[in-house]
Amino acid sequence: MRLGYACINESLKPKKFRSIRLKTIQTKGIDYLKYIVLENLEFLLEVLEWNSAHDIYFYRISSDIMPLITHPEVTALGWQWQKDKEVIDALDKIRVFKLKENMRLSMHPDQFTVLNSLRPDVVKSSMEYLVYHADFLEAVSGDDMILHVGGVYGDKPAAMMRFIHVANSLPDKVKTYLRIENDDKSYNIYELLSISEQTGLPVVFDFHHHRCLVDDHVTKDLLDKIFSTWTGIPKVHISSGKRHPKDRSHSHYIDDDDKSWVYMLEQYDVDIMIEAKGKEKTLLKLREDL
DNA sequence: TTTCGTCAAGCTGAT
DNA sequence: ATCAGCTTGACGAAA
Repeated sequence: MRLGYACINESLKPKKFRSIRLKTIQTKGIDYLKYIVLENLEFLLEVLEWNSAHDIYFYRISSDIMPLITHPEVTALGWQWQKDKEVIDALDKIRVFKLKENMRLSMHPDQFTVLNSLRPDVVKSSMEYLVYHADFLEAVSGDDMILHVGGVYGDKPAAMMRFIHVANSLPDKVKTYLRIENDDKSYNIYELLSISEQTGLPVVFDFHHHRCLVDDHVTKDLLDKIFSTWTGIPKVHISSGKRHPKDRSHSHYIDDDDKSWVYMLEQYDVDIMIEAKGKEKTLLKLREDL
């Protein structure tokens, strides 16, 4: 069982990943974006090395590691990171280290990735964004990317049908990495299992989202069903509410009551992503508490 | 060096 | 109508 955290490493501050504004790329040129990307990849390796030194073998890479990389005005500049020797070399170093350490590397495309949006332009850019994630994961030998279903617009059955249709039409290289997750407002775990049946996409179970939206008892039968959607090692998300258990806003740490989830999972071969404001510090504390 | 308005992007639900 | 929240505050111009 690997415990993981997402994106930000507080211990390495003030060093951090960099982003960039569109205007800056236009002012300073595409080479400046490339410079930021290379810096970020170098720092990613540093984060992974820090993780390994602290026995952490599961990590979510920020989608912003290559900021604005699929923006039309940036792609129009003609730079293809997939074919850039220096970028390939940097990615390759990460891949070699990742494989040597047997790490799990994930990504989580942002909230504006809506495959079943009613706006065709949103669907198109979402698909392009997923291709970027798949290319990146392929380059570093990453494991998966997680997406919410979204796009309800007051008619969930229709939204689910649209999602299934678009998901099934995705390029194979995207499908290889794509996983779907239950959320805290719209799609519960049972709906996710139904979508999984019709798309073949594995389901990531988020315990906190489940509590916010459904709040029934999580049975062994349910976990078995969820994990059977996977061919590889499944993954779940845990987090605690900030002000009360059902608070959708994430707490800094994992509440004592919620540690029971980890014990519940002991009998499975499963990785746990901790979504807490305290990041890697929350992970280290949780591991100590357990 | 610090402050603070702003940053590509969608959608939902609370206020 | 506005805005927090979500995978995540950081960028960068101006003081």
